[in-house]
Amino acid sequence: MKKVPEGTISRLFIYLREITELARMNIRTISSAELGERTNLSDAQVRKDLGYFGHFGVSGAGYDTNELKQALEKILGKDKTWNVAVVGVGQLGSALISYSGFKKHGLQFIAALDADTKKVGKKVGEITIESIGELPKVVSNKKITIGIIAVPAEGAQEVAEKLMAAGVECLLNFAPVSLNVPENVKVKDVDLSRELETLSYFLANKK
Amino acid sequence: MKKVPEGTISRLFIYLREITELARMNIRTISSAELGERTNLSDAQVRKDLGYFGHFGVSGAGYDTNELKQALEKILGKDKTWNVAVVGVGQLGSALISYSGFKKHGLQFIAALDADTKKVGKKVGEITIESIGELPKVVSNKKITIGIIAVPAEGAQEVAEKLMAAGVECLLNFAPVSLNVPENVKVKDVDLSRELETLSYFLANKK
DNA sequence: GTATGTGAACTATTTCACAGCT
DNA sequence: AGCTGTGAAATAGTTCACATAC
Repeated sequence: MKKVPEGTISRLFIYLREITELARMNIRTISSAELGERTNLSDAQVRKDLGYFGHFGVSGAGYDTNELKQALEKILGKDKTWNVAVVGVGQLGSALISYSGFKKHGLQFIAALDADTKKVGKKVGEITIESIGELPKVVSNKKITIGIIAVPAEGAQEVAEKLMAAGVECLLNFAPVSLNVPENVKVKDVDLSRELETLSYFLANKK
Repeated sequence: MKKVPEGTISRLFIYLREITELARMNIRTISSAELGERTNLSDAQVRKDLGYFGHFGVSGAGYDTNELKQALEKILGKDKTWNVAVVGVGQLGSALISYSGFKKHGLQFIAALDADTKKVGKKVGEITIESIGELPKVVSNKKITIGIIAVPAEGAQEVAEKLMAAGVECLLNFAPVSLNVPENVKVKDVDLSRELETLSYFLANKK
């Protein structure tokens, strides 16, 4: 079994989104070419990505939407749910907690922590904000497996270490710093400023 | 002049962040190895990235932090400012507008638009929300060059088309859909659900 | 006939390694 | 002696193209 590129995983979610829509519309089968068309990807890319995980298609006919949907959900862990804690309940942290887009994806935001004692005890949506000192207890009691870091850059590494010490092995980091983490911990960086700045580079350097 | 990889641009912003910090701390020079250490990148990567844009280092000594800072700012268009409009003022749109991280980066959020007439006229931070019908006028009057799409998936393509018709060539897309755009338009996708879901794949598949 | 699955070819990106500058 | 800048080697990822299956 060869290594699956990171991009493949990301694209599988795109395929799943599209396939789910197709299944909902009662479209029974789809070819890699059509699926690629709808997702702005090549037919070869679609087949190669799926090929990492098995043989889901039928030669001459394409893919059965319902079968592929189920297969992808299985592969991507959609049959499970994960408990998420957000650390740092500022503008961004609050927005993430309230953002409805996550709820349908098996990701449950069940804890929010902040260092600011003025915020502790207040509610964001359904969740009561807890003190960051409670982190170890919260992580173990609420069986948190994913931590979202939404604190300023200066505090990010420390928060990451607290989360890891408490046993969290998956981090989504919104702080604009490179976190130092051991091999077994998976970090995804989302640097919104950098995304925007990349566009400003494009503007500054076009033609 | 050869093509510069996308990743290089993104990393230049990381180097700039670090170099700015170093300059602030009155550290005068730094080697590619040290800079790599601080950013979790290899020394070769640092040199190769910088090498796309010129010769900034001194053999045997490394890079002068102030010189490199200025050079990077120039390359990355930090000497210019760009006007940004946010379309869709929900949780996410509001958070982006209020998020202070952007202000210092030459990116000015100066317009917010929404289709919901109940929101029109209300304020988010300093900005008054305008109707999406006003988009062409707003883009030209306020010289908008970057559009942020923070509407639900169903409306994203339409919003993109309105922005492009008004002359906007840079889009930051938060909607979970693949936008169809012509060659001359630059789109950056930020799919927060997908980032989180990728972590759930990791959890579901780790040993 | 049509569309998959997959090695082989190609392209992009990263790492190596060292000649050459200070 | 120390560290850059950069071709060359290695690795990763995408596209091609076709034998094979239905």
